[in-house]
Amino acid sequence: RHSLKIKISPSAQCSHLGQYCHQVNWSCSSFKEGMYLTKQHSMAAGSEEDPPHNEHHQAKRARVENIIRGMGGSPKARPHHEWEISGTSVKGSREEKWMQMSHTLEGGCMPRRTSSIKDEERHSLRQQLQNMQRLLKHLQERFLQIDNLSETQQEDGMEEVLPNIMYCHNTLLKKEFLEWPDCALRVDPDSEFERKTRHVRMSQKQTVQKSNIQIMHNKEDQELLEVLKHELSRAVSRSVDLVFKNFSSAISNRHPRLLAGLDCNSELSGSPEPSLGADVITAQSLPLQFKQNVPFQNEILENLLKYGPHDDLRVPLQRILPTDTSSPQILDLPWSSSKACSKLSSSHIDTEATETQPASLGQERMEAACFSQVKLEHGNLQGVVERNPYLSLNISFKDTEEGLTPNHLKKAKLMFFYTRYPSSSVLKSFFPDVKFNRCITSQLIKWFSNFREFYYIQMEKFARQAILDGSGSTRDLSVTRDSELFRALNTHYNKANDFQVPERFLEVAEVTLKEFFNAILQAKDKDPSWKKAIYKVICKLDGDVPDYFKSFACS
DNA sequence: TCCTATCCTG
DNA sequence: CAGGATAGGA
Repeated sequence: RHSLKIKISPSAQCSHLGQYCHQVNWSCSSFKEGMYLTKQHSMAAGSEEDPPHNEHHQAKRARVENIIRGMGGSPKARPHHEWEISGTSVKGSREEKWMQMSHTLEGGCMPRRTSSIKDEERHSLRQQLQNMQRLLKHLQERFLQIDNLSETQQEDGMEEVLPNIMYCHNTLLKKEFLEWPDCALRVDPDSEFERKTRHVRMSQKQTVQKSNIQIMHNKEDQELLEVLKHELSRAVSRSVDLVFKNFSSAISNRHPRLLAGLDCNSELSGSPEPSLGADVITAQSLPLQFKQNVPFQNEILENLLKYGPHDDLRVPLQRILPTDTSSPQILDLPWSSSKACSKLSSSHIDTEATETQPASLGQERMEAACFSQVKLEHGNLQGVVERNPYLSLNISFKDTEEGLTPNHLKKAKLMFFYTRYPSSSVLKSFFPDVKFNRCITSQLIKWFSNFREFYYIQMEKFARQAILDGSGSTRDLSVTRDSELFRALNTHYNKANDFQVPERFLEVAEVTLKEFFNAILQAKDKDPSWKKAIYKVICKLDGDVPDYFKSFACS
């Protein structure tokens, strides 16, 4: 199809709002939603009678395409994010995918959801689509306006006569958007906008240049370019505001607890100054006054990364949590580019897992659930950044946590199910949000020492009990999830019982019990250091701690 | 001397 | 679980 294509490439420098657009794919998606609808609309209206385009016409069109493409600058930076607003011969498959996704989001294939949820989701999505449609229409009208003016006031310049168009509530955003990754907008070739644009192009006398980085020679082209830039900036910032608004509504309605900690998060940031500049997002238009603090905003960010653009937080857990422990971070979320598999906020777990389906949770989900108390903070945010190469935040993070928290302790206890003797390097790598120093390291080591102590005391106790009970052989001994011994251990290390203890731990526990049993039976306990031999055996049974423990930052 | 582990105590 | 004492290895 013949269409006007606008390509925009990314920038290293991000404005704050721009970062959100970068990071939070919903903004792109929302934009797509609007464009997609518009495209559908225009196709329905005009696909039957596409006028034949002669060579001259096509050449003109190609030129403008190149001009617009030239706005983007370096093509190097493109390949990662290819936004396709609508399909073309090149991106046809993407359009299909997008259409399928739209269809899905429209409510077609969500067997797990209730009809009311679907309706709500559908309604929300439709609202966004309609808003985007309006935005596009508005955009096109602007172009027409400009075009008309350009015919009469070419010498005056656009900025004087169209101050409104030049308006952008966030100049950084404007810059950011202009340098966004590939963003292809397709406009109906038969629209008035397109006809007018064609008219502008026809007034050009310069030859077509095929380079993507084409220098503007013609004033009209430059004007058109400027107008496109500013209008696109506005459209995107409005779409961002819109989606943010929807999202904030969703959060405040469904997850009031998530918002409850806003003020204390401000305290946590340790600075009266918002880490994101004042030009981030003006909360006017928003039902919720966003506090401009990193933790909360990035909680939103992370939620968005996890849940997608349709502001529905009630995504079934299996879509969030790793299904493959070996690569828990690679998730096939419906909107593809999200790679976030991060800690879970308490709201999600509480509503999705522990309350609604506690018995049916698989191991991985339970493992994730164990971190239900985790709140997104500085350390976690860094994790988010690391997991998402698109995020090049210039937010100044506060340093990592100064001390160990109860959640760190909880995490350490769970790690004990895998390793009884973690090296300090393991500890460092599994507590990336902890600022290690001598004291902290010692404390962590002490924790594991205490864990071992309890573990071995239990083992000795149950081994002696077994002997007293008349067990004559280790064949009578076993450790299962029903064992009293296991229950004692589980209560100690996994008090909330929201973690599926790995089978391997049961095996190690059984070996340990048998070691104690045999040693006592053989009266080795008369030697003051009789346990050392057992420790030596047990320390060799350490396993690797799953990598996803690294991902779950504690605070 | 430093670090780590264990034991003991509260 | 933390603090102190103690022991052993580097």
